[in-house]
Amino acid sequence: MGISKTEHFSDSQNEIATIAKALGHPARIAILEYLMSVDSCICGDIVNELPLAQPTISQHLKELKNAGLIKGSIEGNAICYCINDSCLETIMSYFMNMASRLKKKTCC
Amino acid sequence: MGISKTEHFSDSQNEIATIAKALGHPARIAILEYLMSVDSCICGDIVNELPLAQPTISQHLKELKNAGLIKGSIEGNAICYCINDSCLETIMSYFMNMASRLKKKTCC
DNA sequence: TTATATTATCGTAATATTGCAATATATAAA
DNA sequence: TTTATATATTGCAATATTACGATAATATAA
Repeated sequence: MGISKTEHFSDSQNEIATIAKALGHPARIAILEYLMSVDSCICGDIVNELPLAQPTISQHLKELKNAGLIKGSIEGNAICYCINDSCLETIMSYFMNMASRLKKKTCC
Repeated sequence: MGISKTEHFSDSQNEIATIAKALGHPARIAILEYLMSVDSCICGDIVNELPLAQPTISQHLKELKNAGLIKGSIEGNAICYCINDSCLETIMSYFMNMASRLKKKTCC
């Protein structure tokens, strides 16, 4: 990110930015969409589903996890990842609030 | 972004990722929030409002504009920026759709 | 025209991201 | 215990982001 001055911004602003940043890559959007498309939360299949190597997928999963967008639980020798809906709620309600407030404005 | 393979993903996935990426910095969230807080769309005030230098603000505004999140129109010798609500609608409805589909799922 | 004000661009240093091969770790099965 | 399977970590090269000083570009005012 270069030298970012996160300390100059509010916790809320940093939280939203962190979640948005994690969403800011097509591979991670694709991972979320795949996680949504399967009823049971399979993990290794993501590697077969996307055109990226296993270490790269693992790295993207880590970033999604750090942002709180997904959860992982051990299932035998595999790991089952799934979407954390409360995190999705957070960012959704943020933009819903913003969009609803915008309707009352007149702009240039 | 490093060597990103955007060509391997769908237009929709790239579009959402591009918008999310633009939102993925606290300064840009702060800019959007400031643009919302003022009834009339002032521009130069953003520089006074945030703890960043003018070229840095200008760069962030450019990224928000490229992602379609804000619009700019010439107003005398100043430039008036304001939020593009249709772009906000796009990302909001994407997450609303995702969140509503999630409620029907059982997870690990 | 000249001066002032406002925003954009250039150049550059510091740091972050992306992707993958190689390797490590951990659990399950044989 | 050995082997196979699944995921994470390390190390590295290529590229992108962030921030800002200096400067350019543009429009208004004097």
